[in-house]
Amino acid sequence: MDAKKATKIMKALSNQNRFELFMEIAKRNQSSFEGEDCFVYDIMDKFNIGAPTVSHHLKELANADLITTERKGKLLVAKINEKTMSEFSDILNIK
Amino acid sequence: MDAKKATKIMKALSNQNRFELFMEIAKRNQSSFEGEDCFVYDIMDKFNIGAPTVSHHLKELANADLITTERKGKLLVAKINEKTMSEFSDILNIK
DNA sequence: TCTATATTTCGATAGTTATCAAATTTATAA
DNA sequence: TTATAAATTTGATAACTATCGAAATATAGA
Repeated sequence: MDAKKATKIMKALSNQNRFELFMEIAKRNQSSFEGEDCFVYDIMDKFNIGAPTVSHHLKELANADLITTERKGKLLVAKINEKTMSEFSDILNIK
Repeated sequence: MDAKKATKIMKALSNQNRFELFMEIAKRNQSSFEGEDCFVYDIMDKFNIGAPTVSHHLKELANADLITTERKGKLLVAKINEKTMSEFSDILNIK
């Protein structure tokens, strides 16, 4: 991962609402929630921002390859992109 | 480390020039440079930005507690704040 | 088809930021 | 003290962004 990619990720996580959205998705992608999809609809009301803003934030996260999204009927499912997270950890020398 | 602190760090690292400044300081804080101070003056010309902008960026990094700076005569020495890096690593440890 | 609901797109705005040139400050040395 | 050099501050500007309301779109079900 080069500096440009890394800074794109940082920028995507530099807004507090967007960061918390990401962390909530990450939480629901963990083993304790195993097998359960993270529906955006279910986490929306944890945040004090409107649907257009959430939509915008998810797009930014996806654009930085931090998450992927998939529609299931009316609902949107969000997943963490583990590969990006792994590469991102590496560049920061996180041990 | 809470979300607010984490996003402040991400924001500080979300600009490419600032990120590369940080990485250069980190590199010169590593064991291969052991004992040698990282003088800002010595890394300035690696970057295509003026002194006022470098000064601004260093202040942002220091403000996010990512580095500390110390004047030595005319020159400025920059050091990585290991404590912040450690806490920052922890919060990103998703699994 | 029509309706209800979840999400997205559009257009606008207030606030933030990266950058520079000019001026200033700090420190060394002549 | 004067000169030189490194760094900072100030003031300005262009570009970007988070957010919203309104309108549009997509999907499921009646």
